[in-house]
Amino acid sequence: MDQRRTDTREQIQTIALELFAEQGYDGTSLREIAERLGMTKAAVYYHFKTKEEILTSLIEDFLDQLDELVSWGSEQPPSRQRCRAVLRRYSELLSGRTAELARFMQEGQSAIRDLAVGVEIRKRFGQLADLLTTPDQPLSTRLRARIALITLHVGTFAGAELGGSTQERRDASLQIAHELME
Amino acid sequence: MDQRRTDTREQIQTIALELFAEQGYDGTSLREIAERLGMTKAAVYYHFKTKEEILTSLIEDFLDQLDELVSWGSEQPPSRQRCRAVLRRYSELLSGRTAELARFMQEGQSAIRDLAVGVEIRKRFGQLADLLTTPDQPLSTRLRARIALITLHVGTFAGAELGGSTQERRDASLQIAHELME
DNA sequence: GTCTATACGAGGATAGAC
DNA sequence: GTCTATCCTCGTATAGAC
Repeated sequence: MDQRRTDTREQIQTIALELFAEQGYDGTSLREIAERLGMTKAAVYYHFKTKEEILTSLIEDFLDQLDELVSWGSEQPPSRQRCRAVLRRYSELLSGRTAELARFMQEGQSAIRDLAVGVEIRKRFGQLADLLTTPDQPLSTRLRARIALITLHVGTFAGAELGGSTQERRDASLQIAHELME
Repeated sequence: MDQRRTDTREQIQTIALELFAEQGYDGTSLREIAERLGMTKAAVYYHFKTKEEILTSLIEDFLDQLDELVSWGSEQPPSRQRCRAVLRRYSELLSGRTAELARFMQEGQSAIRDLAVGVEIRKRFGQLADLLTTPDQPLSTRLRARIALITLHVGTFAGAELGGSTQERRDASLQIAHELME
């Protein structure tokens, strides 16, 4: 069974995400990643051409989930129901298996900014925001849509010092996001 | 007149802020900063002990302005007027001479996160949010205060693709921030 | 007091041996 | 598929010219 290749690749991704989330992308060295797995730097380079490719491979997972949500939303007729559903689903996406990744992306925007995958993320984020409104809305409404999405980020990642459980903060931010779009 | 020492120091700060904002903190090397000023790396090291000290010196400027706003707000009695005034003043602060710095800090959170000055920024941000509410408000209200502040960031920095002038976006985000606290 | 010259270890990256 | 040897650039540090 040739399962090793995939195993090693996935192990690298797992450790890398962990370290990126802890120390940031630039703050994490390839040697750290390699040593945690008992390999050398060069061994890591067999599985990924560059350090950036490790990051990109991680983000693509999140991108796929975003794509799914955007295309689901596009099939629904514009309505208040769709708006609420997209917000709820995005909130769930942020707290699912890509939670750690989403948190890291929030803090490490500058590391992602100039990557091809960063451009894609921003594009999807804009599409998602557009699903919250009907077309040709004024600036303030479109701004509101973006803030509603960011509200979900804040509730999930940045509110730890506010007390309450993670679930309570998530629910509260979803509620605020809904109100923003009413 | 011994004005040179200060001049050089300030020149380094100016160029550094420019490059940090363009390429991020980790993406900017000391050689780039030095070369733009026609100096060597080592010359920069005469004026700043470390690269981090350059960053810290820049952020302290922003921190001072935050301090001023927080202490002004603390002297006002809690009221809807104070809430509105703090939001408006923070909006003005973000678009003033520290605009570029504020933008960079937004994107480069991971570079600042573990610095002493980063802890201070977060502390002031929390104090500012607390000025928007009266004490002992429920979680959702305190969350709303933080989102109101972030709304001003979004309007100032992240809305370029929405069209409209910078001023229009700023005004719209201030309006949304006010509504969030009503 | 200000800067040049130079060196060190660690980082990402590559070529090629096994 | 894994690793050695090597390269360049990075932040940092120090010695010493002016």
